[in-house]
Amino acid sequence: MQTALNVYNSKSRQVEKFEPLNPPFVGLYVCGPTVYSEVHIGNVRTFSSFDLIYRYLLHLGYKVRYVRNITDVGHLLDDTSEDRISKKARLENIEPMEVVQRYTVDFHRTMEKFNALPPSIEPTATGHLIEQIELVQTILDKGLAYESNGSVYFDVEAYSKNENYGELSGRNVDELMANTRSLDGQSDKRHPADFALWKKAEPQHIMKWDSPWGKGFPGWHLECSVMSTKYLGRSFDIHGGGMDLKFPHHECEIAQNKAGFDEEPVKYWLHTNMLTFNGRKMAKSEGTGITPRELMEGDHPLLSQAYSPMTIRFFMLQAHYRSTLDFSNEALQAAEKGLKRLMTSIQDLSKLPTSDVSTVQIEDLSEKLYAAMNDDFNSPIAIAHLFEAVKWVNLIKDGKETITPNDRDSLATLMHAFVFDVMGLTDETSGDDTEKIDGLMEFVLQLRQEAKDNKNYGLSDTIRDRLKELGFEIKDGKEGTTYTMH
RNA sequence: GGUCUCGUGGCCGAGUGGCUAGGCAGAGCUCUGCAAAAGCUUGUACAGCGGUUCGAAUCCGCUCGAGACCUCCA
Repeated sequence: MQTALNVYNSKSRQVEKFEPLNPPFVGLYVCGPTVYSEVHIGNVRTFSSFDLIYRYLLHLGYKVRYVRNITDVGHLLDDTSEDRISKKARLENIEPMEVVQRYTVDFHRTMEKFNALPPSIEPTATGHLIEQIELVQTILDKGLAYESNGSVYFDVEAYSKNENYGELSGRNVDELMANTRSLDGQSDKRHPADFALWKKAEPQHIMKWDSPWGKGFPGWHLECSVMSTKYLGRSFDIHGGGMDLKFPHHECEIAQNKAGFDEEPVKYWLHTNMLTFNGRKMAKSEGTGITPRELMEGDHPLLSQAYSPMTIRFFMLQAHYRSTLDFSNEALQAAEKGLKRLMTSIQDLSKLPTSDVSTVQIEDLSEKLYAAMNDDFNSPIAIAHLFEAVKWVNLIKDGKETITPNDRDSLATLMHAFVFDVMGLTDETSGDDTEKIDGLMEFVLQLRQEAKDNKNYGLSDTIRDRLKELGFEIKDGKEGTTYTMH
């Protein structure tokens, strides 16, 4: 490796050299979805970003344990005391676990389409209630939480005597504490800044469990503290999630961990940025965000066509994970064409003519690619360099540059590693029958060549047109005719 | 109102105190039976106004504009 990996740590707000706590092992925890509705494309971006990060860490040779939770309880709605999953279950008159199952499966299917690697462990909140209750008790025992009317709240004021609540999100505790905005009515909390560790369940509440404080359910932040600790240890390398989770979710997690386990839980905090659509924010509330399904089916008033998962993934990779990214029909079309060019070039690699000398510098390219990815996973720069390689391939094809057999192999290895392994792109045009189709096409193209040689252009054009209708595009080049599949 | 991020050429989107991002679209040329593809060349870009500097799109300040979060029993 020419350069070392550097990552931007949201907590220090600086780029830092990445040094795992226990190399070659890396612990990576990412906040997963709350499974109460179809994922929207913003969620997909977050998980695709972490997929890139996961893949690159693997590519560098790290032994990564990637934990991504499924939130299936405890995430309350804005304006009511109702759990998101409970509400959905009540509305559709089904079991909460049916809601969870339906949208978990949907989530998995969707991420699979986007070629995201599954995490090493995918724990659920409901599967870790005992551990959560234990942590609540521990924090209570330390005097950093209090019971109130069947619920347990984290005591931010007490915690702040020795710790800095707000260190992650840059918030000032005094200001938070001073915020005495009226809580429209009764609150069991001593202080507005306090947050729930355990919530008392009302009699009609469907999802509830026994606890030392009566029937209830865990607070939303608790599961991540518990599950990250259980599977990655009290202190681990990377914790990630969407920007919107920074506060309060991640801030609360840190506080819970420090209160319960007396250790700094996370070395590097990574946050991915949001998605906008036509310059306007993608509404997270139900129904207003655009879903992967709508994109893949082109089923949206603002889309002129369907876009394949790889086009969408490639489009996302062309922006840095910490920048907001604007979705638009036009931008997606551009990505589709760019991706096609990239894939065509990779198909051409193996057929490239070789010679005694190389006029292209594979080593240079390799260094640039690693440098880009080592700079906080800068995929857009890496892609820009990949297009340099595309240009080379085309020039070599035209005989304007040359390459040795060894260099050709190196280039192929490099391109495959970055495009397929690291970026996680797949060639959607090639299937298992590629070889058979290759032979078939060779034969058909030979017949067409004979027609051309006999100046029977009517026939040769008919062949070309028909093939195009079938999804095979013909290109007459100097060195003969080639084709691409769509 | 508070905290933070951002404002780059037709669109998307990188980046750095002085040197080409890249993709797509547009124009011209080469190749070609035609087409497609590919290659080459090309465009007024860095919100506005000041300041620092030999030099700033890149640093500082202000203005305008956009976005995220602000514990509301998340």
